[in-house]
Amino acid sequence: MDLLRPLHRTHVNPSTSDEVGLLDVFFAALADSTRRQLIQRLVVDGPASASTLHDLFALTRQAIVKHLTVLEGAGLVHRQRRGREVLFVATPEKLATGVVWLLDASGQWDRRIQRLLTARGSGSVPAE
Amino acid sequence: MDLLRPLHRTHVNPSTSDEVGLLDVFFAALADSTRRQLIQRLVVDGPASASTLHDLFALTRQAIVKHLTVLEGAGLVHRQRRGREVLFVATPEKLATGVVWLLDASGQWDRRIQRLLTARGSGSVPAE
DNA sequence: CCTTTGTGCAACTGATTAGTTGCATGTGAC
DNA sequence: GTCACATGCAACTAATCAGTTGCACAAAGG
Repeated sequence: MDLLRPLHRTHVNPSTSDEVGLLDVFFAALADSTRRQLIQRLVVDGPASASTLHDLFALTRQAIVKHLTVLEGAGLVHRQRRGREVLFVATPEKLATGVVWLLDASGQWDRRIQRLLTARGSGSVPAE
Repeated sequence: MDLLRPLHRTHVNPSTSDEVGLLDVFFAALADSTRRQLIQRLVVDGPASASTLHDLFALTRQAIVKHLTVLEGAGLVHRQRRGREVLFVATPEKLATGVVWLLDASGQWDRRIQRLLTARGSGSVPAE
């Protein structure tokens, strides 16, 4: 029944049907502890292959690959060949997508926050 | 409600097994377009019953109730009886949980942001 | 060459989920 | 009391997902 109606005036974002799918995959990707750990691992220690990561979790390599593929689908990770192996690289900037939605939905979105998010490199972990 | 616990001594959060489950349900709850719309609806227009909401989405009342129950499980909504009907009330403060994790994982957590998040009421949508 | 190591693909199982339908219970209004 | 409406409970289907196993292929390295 005509789901995306006016839905409000000032605040909540208009959510084009593209964004709907994007947010679905995005949040679904994060709704798993293993995947969240994978992201953190890749952010902190840098790129790694599925085989390498497989040793760190009590899971099959295939399971790890599947998780990484999900993360890739959400844009949180991408592949990069090195010789005969495939390294997975985190793209933590994508996490800002979720921050924006959450803050907006909670009525806390604020130009100051936007400035904070875009100002810093938004990539690597700050030294301290 | 103690959303902002220690939560970030070095950087990547320690994720106690409690938090693991919490984040699982939290992100899973948001990984559905209908549920996100429900939250927005409740935040913007205030409490509503499942029967009322049922008309706005092309779904059965039972389906709506299930979605709201999921949101309730994630702490994003709670029930409140009024006469013979049950109103669902959004608790958007909970959304800060996700913001914290996302910023922390992306290496963007910052005391300034914390101040921004805790400073304002973090509840209802500001009048304008 | 052959062995090793890392990857890719496919099929299978078990569990969970969205959504439905049908019916029962409760409660306010008259 | 009785009617109407709102909620609660349960069972069912279809689809998706996590994780596994088995095997095939590709590329280094001796």
